Amino acid sequence: MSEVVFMGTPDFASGVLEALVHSEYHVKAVFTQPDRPKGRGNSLQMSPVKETALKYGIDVFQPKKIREPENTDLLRKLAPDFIVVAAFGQIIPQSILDIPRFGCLNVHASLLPAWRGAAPIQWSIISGDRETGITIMRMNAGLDTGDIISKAVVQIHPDETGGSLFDRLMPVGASLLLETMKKIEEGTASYTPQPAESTTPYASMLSKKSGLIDWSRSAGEIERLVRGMSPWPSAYTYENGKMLKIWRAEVTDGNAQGSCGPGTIVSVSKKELLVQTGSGLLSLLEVQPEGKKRMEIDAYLRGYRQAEGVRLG
RNA sequence: CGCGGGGUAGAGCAGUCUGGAAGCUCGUCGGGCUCAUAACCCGGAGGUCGUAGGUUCAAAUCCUUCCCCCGCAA
Repeated sequence: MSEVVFMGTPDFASGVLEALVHSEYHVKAVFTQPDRPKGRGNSLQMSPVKETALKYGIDVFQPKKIREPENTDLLRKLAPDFIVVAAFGQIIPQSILDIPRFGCLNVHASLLPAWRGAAPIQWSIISGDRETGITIMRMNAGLDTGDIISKAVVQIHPDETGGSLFDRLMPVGASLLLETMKKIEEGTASYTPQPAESTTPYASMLSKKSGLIDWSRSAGEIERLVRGMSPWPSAYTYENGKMLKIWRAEVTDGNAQGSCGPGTIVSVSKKELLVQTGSGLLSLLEVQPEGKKRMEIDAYLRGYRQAEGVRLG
């Protein structure tokens, strides 16, 4: 039975770990990011991967920097056959990549070489891709540039959100990983080098600020941003100085009469609120005022009277 | 003790500062108008004002306890 060391941090990685635990492989140890103060009150919170590891009684290591030599020594002692990395959040040095005899595998949530980087799921939605998927690759020193061993394609639905796509990709990644590991052990895996250049921009890490809506963009672009950023970090704008998150929106044909700048509320009825964008109208469907819960637009319009002509942003 | 918003009818809100009959916009139920309607008109039901104490002649409103929801920052 091959032994595996797992490295990862968020929910996506936790799902992959869960699958490994229930497979024929033995997870010998888990590496994850240190506990960080999080949430209201600033209490220390462990990563989803750590929680899963503890649930199954697996040893957990939380080095601040994986590149410290002591970690290489530790991994040499663990002597795993595989190291599996999924959204770990730290660059792994060559000295560690060299350790496992079957190599260091990475589960990446895009069809490489598209969307190298930290947030491939969200960026594929934001950019309007029709399909994405999972790539298993043998890691090298570059960032998501290793040889491709296997891929699985997943269609992106018209109403796909970051969260829903994430939920669908996780099991695909888990099963593709297990299949691929088997092939590697049997010696039937093939390794395809990636082209040097990616086909897309770098899928940079998202922050809260990534969700700020630029109303001068087209209605379609904004609608995709809203979906891609849901449920995190969420798309938002400002209404009268207060944050207004937008959870769902819909592109509506046409533009406002006359000259309304982007971000202007051009039409308000009992159940509809239309905003002028750089190109086209956007109908807000579900929003969340600062300090409140998310609510359907008709509920929002009941309590928060909105006037036409108000400018968002 | 990181900063802040909030818990009032099924929904979303106002009222709280300046204590003195529980309100608005919807929904719902019944009736009317209409060729018709998600439109309009009339009427009704539905709230221990998050919890537990305190102050007061009187508390949604002032003081204290606890519970819950949410945003920011990390």
